[in-house]
Amino acid sequence: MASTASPTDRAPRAQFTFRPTRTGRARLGRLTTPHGDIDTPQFMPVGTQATVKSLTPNDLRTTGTQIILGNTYHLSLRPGGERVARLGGLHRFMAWDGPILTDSGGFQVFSLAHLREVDDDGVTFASHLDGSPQRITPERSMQIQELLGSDIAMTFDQLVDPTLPQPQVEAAMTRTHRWAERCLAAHSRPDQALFGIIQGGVDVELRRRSSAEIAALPFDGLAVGGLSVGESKADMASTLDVVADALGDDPRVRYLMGVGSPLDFFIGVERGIDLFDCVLPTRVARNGQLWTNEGRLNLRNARFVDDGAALDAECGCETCRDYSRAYLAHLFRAEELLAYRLASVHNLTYTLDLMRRIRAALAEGSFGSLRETVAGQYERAEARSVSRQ
RNA sequence: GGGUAGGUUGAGCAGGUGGUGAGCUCCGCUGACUGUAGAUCAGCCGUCUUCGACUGUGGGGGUUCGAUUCCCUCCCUGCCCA
Repeated sequence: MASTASPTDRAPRAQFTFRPTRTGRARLGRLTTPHGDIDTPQFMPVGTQATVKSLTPNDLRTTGTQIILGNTYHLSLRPGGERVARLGGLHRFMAWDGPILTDSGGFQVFSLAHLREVDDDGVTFASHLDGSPQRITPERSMQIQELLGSDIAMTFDQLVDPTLPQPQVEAAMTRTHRWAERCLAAHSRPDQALFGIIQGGVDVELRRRSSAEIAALPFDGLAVGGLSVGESKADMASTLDVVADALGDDPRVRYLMGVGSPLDFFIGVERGIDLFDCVLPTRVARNGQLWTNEGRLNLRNARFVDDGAALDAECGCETCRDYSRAYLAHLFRAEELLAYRLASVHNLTYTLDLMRRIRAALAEGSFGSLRETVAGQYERAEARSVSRQ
């Protein structure tokens, strides 16, 4: 049943084993890294600046976090890759001894579009901190990620708005492929895995080509990038179908970058995705939106100020165990720092628990029923929201 | 009792010495957020029939074509003097 990964011959780094399920293309698996194992499907909280905002590593453990994500661009600007290396690497620096995946800085090519210039060799950013010019190339991205010492490094890629004209999407894809080869050539750390990134917007033919070209290279894992950046859910789903078709029975771990919301996980999992990361659960938590078994709740809404109930009766996290909705509503209104921590603890616990429920459902063959249950919760919440207006 | 400075939409203010005051910051209400330049951002925040219109500058009266502005009077608040 278990099939092994890594067509490379280097490697006591990430090893992936999985078994198919009776649910579409969904897989149940385990990813082994130097800092621990990861059950898949799995969600990775985002800790861009060597911290998952407002949470300690101990908090992360209590939420069930198995692996976190850090960012090459941010950490290279501050405190600097070389400094982190001198201080013992990213795990030791931030006191998180579990697995870490680092993004390459590729997303900042997209999100900081007005602060950078792209050429075939790399990207020049105006630092968002002080405006100073910062050059990132595939080679430099690999160097920084090796200095950080993450368990999994990502290739440096270029993602673009998928609604751009096809030639521009294709140009970025082609560049991403060249850069992927350069990342492979430059990458040298034997205890660090390297994942390639598939691009191509929402164009069927480009996604097919990108999937084939990236899969042909000896990466330890395959990522799908450039989605959830404004395209419709239908486009995201159909693009994932195209990628899944193109990858066929490739045994490597599959990572859908930057996704997502509770319902997005179902879209990805049933199309063979093993790993997800997203800022959403932690960002929206800081902005007062909590994900629960009653759907999305905005704790800043007036209706919660007298609500003495637990946030989510079905959740066992510290926030739901010890505090009321009214207290959380108060903390948000008062802009007390504890609000951000308690909300983040809950949303991550919820998200990681949802992934656990998804794995259990895949094992039991009840994925469809879980999906309907969760979809119903979020639709009911939306309906409530609408009816109040 | 005398003097003086004030009274502007929930709060705090700006403005305005005869013609156009709904402007700001809080508070409040709602929404957004997808590989984090985000504990952020956006909209609303007098009333209504809301792409528009109406009302509103402590109360009352006066002068004037027209008053938030000038005059009279009353009320309220702060400060000073007695």
